[in-house]
Amino acid sequence: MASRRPYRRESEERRRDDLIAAALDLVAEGGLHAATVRAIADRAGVTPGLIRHYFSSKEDLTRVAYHRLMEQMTADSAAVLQDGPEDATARLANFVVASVSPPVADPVAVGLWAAFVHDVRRDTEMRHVHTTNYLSFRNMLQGLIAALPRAVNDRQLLCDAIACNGVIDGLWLEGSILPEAFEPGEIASIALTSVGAILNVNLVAAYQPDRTTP
Amino acid sequence: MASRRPYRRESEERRRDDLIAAALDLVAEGGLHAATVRAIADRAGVTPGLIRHYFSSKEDLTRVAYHRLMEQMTADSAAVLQDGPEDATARLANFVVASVSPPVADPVAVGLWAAFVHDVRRDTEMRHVHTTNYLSFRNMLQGLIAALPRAVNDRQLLCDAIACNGVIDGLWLEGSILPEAFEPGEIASIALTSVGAILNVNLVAAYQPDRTTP
DNA sequence: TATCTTGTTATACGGTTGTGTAATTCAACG
DNA sequence: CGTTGAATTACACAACCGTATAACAAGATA
Repeated sequence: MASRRPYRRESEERRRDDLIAAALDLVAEGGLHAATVRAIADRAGVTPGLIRHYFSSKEDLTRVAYHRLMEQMTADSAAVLQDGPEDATARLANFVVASVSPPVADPVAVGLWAAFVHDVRRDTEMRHVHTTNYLSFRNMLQGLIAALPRAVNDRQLLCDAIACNGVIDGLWLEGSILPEAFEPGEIASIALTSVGAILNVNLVAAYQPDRTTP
Repeated sequence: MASRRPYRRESEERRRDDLIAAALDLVAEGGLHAATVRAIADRAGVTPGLIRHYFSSKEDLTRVAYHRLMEQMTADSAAVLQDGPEDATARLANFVVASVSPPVADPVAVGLWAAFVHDVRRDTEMRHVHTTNYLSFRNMLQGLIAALPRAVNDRQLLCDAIACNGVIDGLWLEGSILPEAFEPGEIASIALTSVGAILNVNLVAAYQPDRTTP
């Protein structure tokens, strides 16, 4: 006699998006083990069975969710380059600061990212996603460095990109995991100084805070 | 009629050590979800019930295991400073290289470390362990930097330590997760160059490879 | 309004999880 | 050598996991 739960039919894209978002939400809140099939479905407002209708397995959903997360993080970084200054040094400075500031640097984002590290090492497909996004970010950085008014060969340029990427990643990590251990703006300031020192360029002076939101 | 499994009584310390080691082993191999009570006990050569005899809960064991892991990683870093050269610049150079080389930099170690990041954010006690070890490492680094023959104030010294720590952590991370993306020694070389650039010291020239194992 | 497709729910199943409790057997002690 | 205490095993239990399958109903089509 009990009537079935009423529902609405949604587009495949919408449902997949909702399920992926719900999965990432739960991983961010409670770690990988909190993102169970039932919890994900509940968060997305559907019943558990629907997950297997849109994803061949939970592992499939996990992979897709990781893909989505990495896309988002790379897009957040790239967004800074839109509507920025034209001066090459200023562009690099803004990019560096953005990479170690919210929303890119964020405790939740780091927790989310870390949750997948082990799977990245194990799963070929996930490792491919990771490599692609890592190189994408580094190439963005390398492009900005190459545009600087200084003369270096290709070999040196690559080393510079790796080194600067290292500083950024390290500060991103520490600032996100232990935000209370640093004063506001301290990480950004240190990032500018050290990347500038590696490239022998004054990034502190070139940095132009965002003026698009007055 | 079935006889019970024979066993030997061991000291509390030995049993706790075995269980912790087994737990870390399993997390390294298969992620946090692989370290179940039964799997840990099996790996340690005991039955599952024994875990609850030495640890009040599985969460308790997890915390202790994380503590042990961090102690080990810090100890590995500090070990480099034993039996090293006396010259301050050379000591720093050796420390930097060791921090981004095996066994400190290692895919398994990173996977292990990442598995606990989420819990660190959530659990107060684990966050305390993390903070302690992070500051311990950074202070070691700061001590090495302070010994360099150059004049800087305390404020600058702290910033230098944070920055250098950032480079090291970032390169440690990338070199460990994507070891095949770099040539042998490339990460170490870049680490020396960039830390040297930040501190305005020639670390490449000062680096003295270990001569204790000819 | 009647029909059909399929998105969605409902339910069942075997396996696994962490935990609680009682039964054993080891090893030290008198 | 018998006794005793506790380290260890054995077992039970409820909750939860991911998956499979069948029944239903929503909404487009005619």
